[in-house]
Amino acid sequence: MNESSPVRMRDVARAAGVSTMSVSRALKEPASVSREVRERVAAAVLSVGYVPNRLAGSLSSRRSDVVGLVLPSIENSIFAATVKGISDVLRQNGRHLMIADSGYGPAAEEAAIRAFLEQRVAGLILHDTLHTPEAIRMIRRAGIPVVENGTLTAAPLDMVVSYSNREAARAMTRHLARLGYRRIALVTLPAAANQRSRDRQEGFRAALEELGLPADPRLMLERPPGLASGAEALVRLLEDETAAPDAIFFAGDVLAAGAALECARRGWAVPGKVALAAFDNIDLLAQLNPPVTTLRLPRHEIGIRSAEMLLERLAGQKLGPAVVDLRFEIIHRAST
Amino acid sequence: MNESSPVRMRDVARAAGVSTMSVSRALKEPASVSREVRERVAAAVLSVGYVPNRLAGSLSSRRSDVVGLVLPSIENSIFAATVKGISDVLRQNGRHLMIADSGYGPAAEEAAIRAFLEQRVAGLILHDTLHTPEAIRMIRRAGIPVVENGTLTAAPLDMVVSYSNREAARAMTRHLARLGYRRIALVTLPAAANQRSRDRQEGFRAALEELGLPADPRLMLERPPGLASGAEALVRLLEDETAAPDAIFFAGDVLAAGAALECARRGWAVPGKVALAAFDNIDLLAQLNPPVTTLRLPRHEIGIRSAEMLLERLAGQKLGPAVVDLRFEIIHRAST
DNA sequence: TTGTACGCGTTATCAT
DNA sequence: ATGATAACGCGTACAA
Repeated sequence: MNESSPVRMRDVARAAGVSTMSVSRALKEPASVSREVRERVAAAVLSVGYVPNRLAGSLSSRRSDVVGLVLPSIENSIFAATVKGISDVLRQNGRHLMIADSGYGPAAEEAAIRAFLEQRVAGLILHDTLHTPEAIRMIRRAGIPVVENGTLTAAPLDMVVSYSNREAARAMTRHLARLGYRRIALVTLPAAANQRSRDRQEGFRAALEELGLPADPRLMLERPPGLASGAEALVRLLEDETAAPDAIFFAGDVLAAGAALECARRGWAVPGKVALAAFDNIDLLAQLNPPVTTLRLPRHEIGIRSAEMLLERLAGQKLGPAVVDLRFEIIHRAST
Repeated sequence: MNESSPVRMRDVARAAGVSTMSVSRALKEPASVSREVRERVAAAVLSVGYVPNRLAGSLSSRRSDVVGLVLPSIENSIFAATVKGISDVLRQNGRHLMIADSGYGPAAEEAAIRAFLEQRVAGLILHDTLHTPEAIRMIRRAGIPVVENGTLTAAPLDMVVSYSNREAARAMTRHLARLGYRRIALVTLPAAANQRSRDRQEGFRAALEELGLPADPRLMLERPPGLASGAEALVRLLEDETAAPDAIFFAGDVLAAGAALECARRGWAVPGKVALAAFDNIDLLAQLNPPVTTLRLPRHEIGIRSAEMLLERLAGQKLGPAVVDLRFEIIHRAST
């Protein structure tokens, strides 16, 4: 790498025979400058190889074009569609995205949030809705807009864009009951540190109660994410013939796909032996044999709306706390 | 949000009854300051709610703790393991990650690189190995370390950490031949804008030549990513009974899984009717029936080593091999 | 160990 | 339409 002296705006100004302010204006507000200056600055920028220093710019203007995003896990492809939506909207508006993960819980989220605030991001998008008191305090002090994505919380920090995990689980449970299933099992991710799983369990229980179905604790399992995990839950639920469910609702990750593949391996008929339903519309579910009934969640739309709302706030619209429910949809397939 | 006046280091200094330099030192080099000062600063930071301004810090010190990563696509879960590796190493070293995507080709990559350089990132990690001349020029001028990840290129911009796509494709092709297959087909992603696909095609052709097998153009297909795409390629290759392959090597994305699922739907025996091999060790392949032979690529390790090498450079070590080959491994399963 | 003076590269503000 | 000057908030360099 060639270590040469950095090119500053003053170098451009000198080369163009104008002041730094004219350079600044020519770059940011071309209309506020004469054609003459505009052209000479453009030429000078190219000839000296100028790359503006946004650090200095942001420090001076007290504005930033970077948005921070905190995800529970960078690995989980579930978030990919949301990230894509955010990223696209931001790019189209000349903003940039920083991503961190809070895989180790609220404390890690707090660290990520602090790092973003130190970088003076213009706004934050958080997937989780559970935050440490210190994180909340810092965000309020910073006075920047925040969007939460994970679940439709009643008391958002600022804005929420999501769907209701509770209502989605409730709707799918009722759907299964409507199809005639009576012993419905629920498998979720560990709920202890996961509001989304708790919401889904709550929706499931609410539906059972409404339907007058008993809530058998043997039919509610928690499992870590992964295909193998889903297969294991399936076997576990079906091994006790007397208490076996007639339908299993896998409300997390790729658990349902893992169970469907296990059924294929064992030659178990779906839905003959057991019906299967999933929570998220990943491609794989439609390709399985039989294809798996699931929910379509507005993942991409959540990203788009989140970024848009953040941008609206940054543009000066200080409209109060906002809760946007983007809803969901049941995709009925042959597995139920 | 509470819009209050920002807390600066001088406010902390005042509250602690010391100079701003003592605050700065107490925060960055606690050892270089008396216990007395250290404690009073710590207390003052809490009481006034101070969040350091890294923009100002970086501007002044001419150092940054942010690393920029450019991926072809934020959506593609193939990159998740690499991103995770990068992210973890950086976090452990107090650095941060910015991510952008170049989904629209080298021009978009150039835009992403420019944005990162404007933010004065400390270093860059690029997945693609094809860059515009202007991008290369900007990077050289910036004089920052760069790691490329996509394929083991002979002429890296600075450093490469990867495996050889050519050798991996060659090895799998030879593996199939050793198992007795003679009409081996190759399906890749569109190679026009994808160096990795081109490398894989080249490795495939090289293997055929070494093995004395004819290169039948009808047995080389390009398809867009996706499960459905793999299924379609499978059907296309097998529909002409006289020219049908006895093995298909899907060298991209989830194509192989799509084909395997299609075989299951049609009741085609694998490997009886046709053998299937994949390129990447995604979980799904091991769960299919039969499980699919594939390559284990060092995705996570690539992320870790990339970040480590960047950090070494930033620590001043301008030495070390600039080309790191992390190799690959064949995972033989029942599909071949 | 602590403090003072200045500079980092840009933009806001006020002149002209 | 253009320029001079003073911040922006912190770290470097040097002095005490």
